Amino acid sequence: MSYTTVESDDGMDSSIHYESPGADSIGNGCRSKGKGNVLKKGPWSSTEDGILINYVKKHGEGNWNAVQSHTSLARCGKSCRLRWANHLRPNLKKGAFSQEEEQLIVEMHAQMGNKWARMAEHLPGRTDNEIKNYWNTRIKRRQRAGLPLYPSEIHDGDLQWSEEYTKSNIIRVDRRRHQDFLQLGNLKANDLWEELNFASSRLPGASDPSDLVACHMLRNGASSSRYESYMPPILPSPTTLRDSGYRFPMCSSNIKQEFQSPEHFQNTAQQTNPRSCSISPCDVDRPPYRSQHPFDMIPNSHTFTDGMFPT
DNA sequence: AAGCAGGTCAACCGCCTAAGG
DNA sequence: CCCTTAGGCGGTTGACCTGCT
Repeated sequence: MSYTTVESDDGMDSSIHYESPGADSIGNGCRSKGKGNVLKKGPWSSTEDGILINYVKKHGEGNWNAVQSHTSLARCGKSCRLRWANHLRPNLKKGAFSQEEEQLIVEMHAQMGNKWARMAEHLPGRTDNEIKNYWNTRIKRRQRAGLPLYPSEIHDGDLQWSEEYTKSNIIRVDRRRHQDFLQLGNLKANDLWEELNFASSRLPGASDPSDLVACHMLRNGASSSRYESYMPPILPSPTTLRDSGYRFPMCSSNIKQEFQSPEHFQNTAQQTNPRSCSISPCDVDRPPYRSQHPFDMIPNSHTFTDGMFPT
């Protein structure tokens, strides 16, 4: 689905507003070059697009703040960069994500968290903004449905991604990592065992990280605001990984394999019938335009009766 | 047909980092 | 070092679209 912004080539879109001259160095991070230009905001007109395209053809990408001084474009550098990167640069793919792309996004998100720009590097023609928008709408949908974010199907692939990702030294400790799941990721081995055990007892067949999360929520009270967003786990700290002895906590299949020791695990989780712990059937209403989405409906996924987590 | 709710998407905002002086 | 600047990134917002009642 697509729609076009109502705009006129003279740029006088009714929704467009202008920055005050004195506001160019505060607030939005855009700084004019002191020409007294009033920087325009809001949707871009085709005229502006043309100006920017011509500028890039002439001067190349980068030095975006110079666009103002070299052209009649009254846009800040950031706005130009964003417009170029997300809409004007060549080889951009438009339209719905293919199933392969969707699967790749899910897999990468399982590894990277909200690293949209990094994900975009692996999806030629797609922008971080597109991926982010896609993911956020997907999050909402799945949240409403009470479904886990990561289908079990992706877990095998995750490990490969993990290794590749680690090798390429992409992983960096991010101060803004999701605290909620960092907490889960930082569970000590014993705690993790406990969670697994608890999950096994409460959710026969619980075998993936979503189970763990749900289980953790059950134990700690899902009404906690910490879980309201139900964001996915990201890599725990290397120390935690080393200490706990597991390589990749979000890969359910590997959780079982990596935790080979305790016999009670064998007596519980591994005896269970995998993927058979539906508490209630979930009937997710999906928008027609994503009718083939491979992940929105997960057979035997663990959902609660009302589609939400218990409070 | 009108109103409403939810979905989609473009663009902005604020923060961060690296580079350069 | 410290400051300034440019660019990058993730989160958020708001306009518009679509489907349902």
